Amino acid sequence: MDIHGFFIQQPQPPAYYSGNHPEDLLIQEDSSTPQEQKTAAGSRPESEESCPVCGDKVSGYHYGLLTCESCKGFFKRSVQNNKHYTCSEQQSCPMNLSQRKRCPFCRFQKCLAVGMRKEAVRADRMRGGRNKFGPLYRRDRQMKQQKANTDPYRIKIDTRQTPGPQSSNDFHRISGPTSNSSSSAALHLSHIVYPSGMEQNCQPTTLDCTISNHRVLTPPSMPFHGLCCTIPEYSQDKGEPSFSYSPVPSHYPVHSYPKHSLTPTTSPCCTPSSAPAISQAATQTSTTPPPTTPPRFLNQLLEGEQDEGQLCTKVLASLQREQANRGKHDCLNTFSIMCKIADQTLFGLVEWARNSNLFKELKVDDQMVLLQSCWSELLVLDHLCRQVTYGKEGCIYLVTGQQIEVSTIVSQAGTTLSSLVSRTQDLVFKLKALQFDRHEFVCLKYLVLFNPDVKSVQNRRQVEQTQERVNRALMEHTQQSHPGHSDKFGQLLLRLPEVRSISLQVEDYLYQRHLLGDLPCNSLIVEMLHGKH
DNA sequence: TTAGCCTTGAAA
DNA sequence: TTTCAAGGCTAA
Repeated sequence: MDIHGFFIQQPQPPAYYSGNHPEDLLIQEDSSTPQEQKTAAGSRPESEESCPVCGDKVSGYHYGLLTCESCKGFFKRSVQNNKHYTCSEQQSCPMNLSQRKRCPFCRFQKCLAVGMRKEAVRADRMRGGRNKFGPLYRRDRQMKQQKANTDPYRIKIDTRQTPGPQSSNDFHRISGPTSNSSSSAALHLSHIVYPSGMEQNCQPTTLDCTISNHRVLTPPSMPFHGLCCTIPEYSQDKGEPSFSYSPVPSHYPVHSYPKHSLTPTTSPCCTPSSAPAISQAATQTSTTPPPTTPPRFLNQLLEGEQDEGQLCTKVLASLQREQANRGKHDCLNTFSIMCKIADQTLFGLVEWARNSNLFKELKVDDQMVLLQSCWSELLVLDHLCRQVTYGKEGCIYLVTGQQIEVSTIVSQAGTTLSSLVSRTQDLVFKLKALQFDRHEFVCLKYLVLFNPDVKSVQNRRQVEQTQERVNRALMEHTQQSHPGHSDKFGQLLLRLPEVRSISLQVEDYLYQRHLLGDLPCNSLIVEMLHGKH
């Protein structure tokens, strides 16, 4: 798949892109009900399933996945009429058959979170025909059939390169409705993809555990509590720490967040729409002046931001689907997992850009060259923002919600990777000191994206004007939000060369690994690397 | 505004 | 020709 194809074929995602694929639901569904086993093996699978949004009976595939008729209609109305709902509660209203009408905001957020696709609502309102998801729906059915014919309870997620004691062949036993997950280390996959806490009140499940003498940090209320990453051994061949998922017994001691100024009040995956929570958390510091009303333009930029929870869900689903496709004796290694995560993040960033109204105004050719030019910078910025917002000191916070200790990585990784991690952590430290917030992060992303200096940009003036507009917005925001810190704007801009430098090093590193055959061949990152080399 | 049923029409 | 996922209609 090339980037051009991504543009032309949009919104149909590539086959391996996890973004709200119907296949994602395979993981989300309660695969253990006798009903489904019966129906999946025989009649139409959707006839007995429940809507992932409200639990009502599904009526078929709608906008990307199996939903009920009412959620189909609700989603259609919301998208067609460009509705903007607000939640009068905490944006975590329960969503079920009886309460789905109470809060359209949370209902719509849940629609998006489970994978309903706005793109499937036709802008031209044309009736009839099949949509572009047809093949995916068909594959979804096939996979359901396949799943029903094989053991529907097991999925292997162990990813380490070298077999370790006990866990090298760990399976995540997917519990049936009546099984006790805590006592049997069982993990319900629906909790991985969509946290049950979103359906009820969001009660954080705090976890902290140590496995095989290696620190494992899992923040509270992740959607995959029960999964955590371990760094139990060192992959000698590649100079990288190995990484695996393991079930976490529920009786491990509680791990709590430090009182860090940017620690979110709720985890990203716990809130149906995490963006406001992130934004709020990122600005709620003890030294932050009273919040000012950000200008409308800046808010518009912020509106297009990706939902961290959704991204997390997509990445996890993608990893699991990848592993499921590989079978139990062919596990993803650490580097491949990281590449997959980066690849999914990159897809998210491309989607973010493409959905941006400012970006849409550009010609497709210009869009492509701009993205081709800055993709790695966007990835680095995205990583930085995640660290500033959620990261604990001394840890790297992955989009999957897991944390890895920097010291472990640096001590086990090769020179280049260690250097990259160290440089990035230095930058995180500087940005935290600057009280970097989400508005500023969005602005920096736009400044990087709208780079008029990129060769072969046709409408350079337009790119330049947008960059200047964002630049002004950033300056005004920093002046308003930090009136006592007159140089914050300049300080932020000064970080961009370092971002650029890190991103180039990332590209070089990835390209070297690609030449060694380490990168998954069917990835957007590889396409981007080829575009530059 | 919701949600169930109807109509449509491209793909299989 | 059949299927089925779109959009439309309308009673509640």
